[in-house]
Amino acid sequence: MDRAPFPRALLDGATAEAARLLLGARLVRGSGFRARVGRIVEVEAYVGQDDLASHARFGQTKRNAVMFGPAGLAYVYLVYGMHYCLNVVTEQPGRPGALLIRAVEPLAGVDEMRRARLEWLKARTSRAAERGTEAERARLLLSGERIAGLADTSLASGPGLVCAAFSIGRSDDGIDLCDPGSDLRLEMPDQDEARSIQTGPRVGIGYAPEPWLSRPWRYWIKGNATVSGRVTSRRRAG
DNA sequence: GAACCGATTTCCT
DNA sequence: GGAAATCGGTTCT
Repeated sequence: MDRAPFPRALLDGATAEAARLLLGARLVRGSGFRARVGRIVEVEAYVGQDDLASHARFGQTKRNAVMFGPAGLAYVYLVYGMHYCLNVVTEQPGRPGALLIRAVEPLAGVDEMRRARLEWLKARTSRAAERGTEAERARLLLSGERIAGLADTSLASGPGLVCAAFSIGRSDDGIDLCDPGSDLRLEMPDQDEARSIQTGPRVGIGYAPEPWLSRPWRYWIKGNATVSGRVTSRRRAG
């Protein structure tokens, strides 16, 4: 049942090219009947220290160190104090590059993904309870009831949601996604799978100056219902 | 639909 | 100290 692992050789070159190759690939968590499998349908490219939207723009730091290493590793970071984001490292060692996984279409293990989304929410809820913010806690509990009714396509339709649905956190930073032995890993798509690709500007990088702000380094599979779209039209002016 | 907002904590220039 | 590669809910048009 396992597919071929995703070859590192498809990732260790130009990030723009790797982005097109990574679209359609499978993201897999775990194995057996509880394995979670999804199809990557949206990514964003961050490449080089001169890319002023990239975490690498200030050079190598403790947080972004994985970006400077070999391709195929996972770069996981926390953003806005609560959401994790998964990136696949690209380029040759020494040259920082990564593809942010923005959306995944669930293919198997959908119930596990729902459970993971709920777990993530519960963790937030208990934290809110500790701090005594009762209103926040009640609101989160209500959100939990909604997860059961979510469409499959909404389970991992955003970078933070991908990590919630696949239980990705700090401990996954630096793991090898090309190693078939990894609990979190990449696999090849079906060979005959159609991949019509569209591009556009990256999301959530309003702090970046031109030309980086407008570079069409966001890639998605055309017409896919899982692609995250909401955020595109509401970014700050710049 | 679009625009605004709060939550929360890590990171760094 | 301030901002951050987000999300989900609310409040408008």
